[in-house]
Amino acid sequence: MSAVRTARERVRAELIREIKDEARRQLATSSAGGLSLRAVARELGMASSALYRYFPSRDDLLTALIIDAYDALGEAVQQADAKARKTTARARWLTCCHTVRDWAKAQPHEYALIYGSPVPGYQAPEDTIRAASRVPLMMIEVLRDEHAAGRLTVPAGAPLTPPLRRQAAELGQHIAPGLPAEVLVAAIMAWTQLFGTVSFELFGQYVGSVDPTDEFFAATANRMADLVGLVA
Amino acid sequence: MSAVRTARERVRAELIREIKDEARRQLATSSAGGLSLRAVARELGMASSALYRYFPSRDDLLTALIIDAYDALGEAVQQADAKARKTTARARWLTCCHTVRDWAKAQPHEYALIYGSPVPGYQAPEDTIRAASRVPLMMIEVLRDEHAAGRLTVPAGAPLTPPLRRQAAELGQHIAPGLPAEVLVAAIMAWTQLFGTVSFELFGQYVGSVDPTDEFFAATANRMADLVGLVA
DNA sequence: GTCTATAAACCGATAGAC
DNA sequence: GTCTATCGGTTTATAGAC
Repeated sequence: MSAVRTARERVRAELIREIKDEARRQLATSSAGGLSLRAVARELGMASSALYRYFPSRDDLLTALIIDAYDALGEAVQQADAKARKTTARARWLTCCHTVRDWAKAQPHEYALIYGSPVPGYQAPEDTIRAASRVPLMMIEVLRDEHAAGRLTVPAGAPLTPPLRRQAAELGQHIAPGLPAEVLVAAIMAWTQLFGTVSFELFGQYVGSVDPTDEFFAATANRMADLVGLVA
Repeated sequence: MSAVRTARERVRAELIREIKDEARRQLATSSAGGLSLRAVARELGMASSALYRYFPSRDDLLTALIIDAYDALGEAVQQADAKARKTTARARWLTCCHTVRDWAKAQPHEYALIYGSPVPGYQAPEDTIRAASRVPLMMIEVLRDEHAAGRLTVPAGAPLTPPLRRQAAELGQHIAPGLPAEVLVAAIMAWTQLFGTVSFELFGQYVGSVDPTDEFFAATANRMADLVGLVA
């Protein structure tokens, strides 16, 4: 029980990393549902049965990949935001948006793993939900900072219906105390639109119409910044 | 070469329908990538080899399912819009949005087939793109009617960048002559947001935050109507 | 057009030797 | 912890009889 990691533990961690790396590589050609422990083992030169020491089942490997992907995206966004921290809130917001898109385009299969169709029969454990919330919480944080500084203009437009206001207020208590319900709702719309746009681009819905997508994406990110009340 | 369909042709069409129906049923448990001709044949009490008379390969069956799904959604939206035709353009717009969501929730697996992650190794033929454009063209039509009647308020907000304006103008020439570029860009954003919201709901991203999603979806649809310049 | 039979793979998961 | 061997399935696709 020493604080120093034993050699055994190190080699185990290393092998877990290799297994996940190879599995990630295979996601490119097989999609989540077709991920095969056996193929991973083959590629690693191991017996398939040996993998079960590291991942009790295929779904456990899948869970690890999903959490890793959410974390990698969250980390990318967080680091980009840290660099942009000294600029304006709007610049931070736009940075988040573009970082999400860039990350997704660089790792399209990992993106599809977490934002694509759910894997049939796979039940996501609680941990994945926590990992998934990292990016939206990041975006909320930008708005909260700005609101606290009194620089956020509460979005205009139609007022919230009472049920939606209640729902938003309750959610806000947990994740963004003090943020007006209007802002929170607008933020969720923007979060949705961000990933909707990235998914449409990656999944081919823009082929033949919004192609290339760079200018359109930039315009969308700007529009969303307006929508959530970040001044230009 | 008679105009009357022979009995042979009728029975063939019927069988094609049965094969697709069974394949659709299986999409619920297997996802597109795992769709199996053999399993379909087994369920239909046929030899797997017999299916090859109707679909030369698994991908051809997949293509048929994808086109059918786009068509079914397009048909649902078109019919709903036809009923709403006598009301306001805004009502027509909201009808389209809610019809898309309702259809998706009623056939989640078919929705995932067309708007989820692409199937690895599957190359969508040209026909699917045509089928896919039915819903967006429908939404554009509502805006074009309203614009032609002089009732559309061109969206405010930041002006388009020159490259985006050029890109939109070129696209508009093909699909919506006469519609201002600002409206077209806003419409594409709204189209994206519509499907982004539906996908987030169906793929589980709102679990634990925007749950239930009805009120939020209605608010999103309204917001989008504002965005594209449809008066309240 | 449908069948049987077959080729040539593949899979997750487990038992038990070392 | 890794191996071999195995269970009990699965698949796409083709050949050839009827």
